[in-house]
Amino acid sequence: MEDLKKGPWTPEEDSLLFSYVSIHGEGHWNSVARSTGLKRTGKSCRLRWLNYLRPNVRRGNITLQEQLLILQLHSRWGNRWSKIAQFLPGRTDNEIKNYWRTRVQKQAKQLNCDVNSQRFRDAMRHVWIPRMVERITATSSPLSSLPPPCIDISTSTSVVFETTWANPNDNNFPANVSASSSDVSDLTAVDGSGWDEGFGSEWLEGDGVDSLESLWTEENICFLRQQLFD
DNA sequence: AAGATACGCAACCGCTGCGGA
DNA sequence: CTCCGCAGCGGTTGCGTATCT
Repeated sequence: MEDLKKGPWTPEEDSLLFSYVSIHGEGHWNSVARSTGLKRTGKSCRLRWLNYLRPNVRRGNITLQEQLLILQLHSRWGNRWSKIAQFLPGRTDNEIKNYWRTRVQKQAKQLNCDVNSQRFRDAMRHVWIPRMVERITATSSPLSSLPPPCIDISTSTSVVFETTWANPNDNNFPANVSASSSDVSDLTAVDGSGWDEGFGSEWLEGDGVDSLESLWTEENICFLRQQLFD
């Protein structure tokens, strides 16, 4: 209670937390704090583990494919970051949230749009995303970079974006999404195959495409601005 | 070179939902 | 049924660093 430490974690604290979780597994975060002698709240331990210490966690260099997927999933679910993160292996909800706030919202501001406005959403849906898909297909090898079936790029504008812009509470979620709306199983391909079947996370790792500049180039912004205000 | 400003990320805070007593 | 503690989520803040003037 008293004497709680806040702020950045030290390597010693990381080491204590890592050893404990490696041995005992995740969960029971308040016990972790007590047992290790860390003067941190259970919440803080959990967050540090999930966002930094957890094996396979990936930070920085969000690939073009990942950016595209974030846009698509956000269009479907809104600010449900943890849900979106489930589809980006190794990425945390915190990182995706930061990406959205620092990149996407910034660009919306440049376009004098509210990121939640219909105008921005429509531009994203009809102009920006198809354009990005086009770029990805143009720069990727045909097989290795196919996205998961649920966002089949060949039909992405019709499959993913035919639906209304995401209200997470809207029951009329995309037709290619199964009725259950609680989990990763949500995103099920039309043919019944799931995320893990046939398409692994390698799609997200981008074979060479991640060396491309970010989605948010001046060129794209100009293009979008033209489309928006035509 | 130095101060100001903008940016990106890590961490904190408050709220909600859930399960057990 | 209600209370309590915990885990998880999303919004927000604060700090270190990069860039600009």
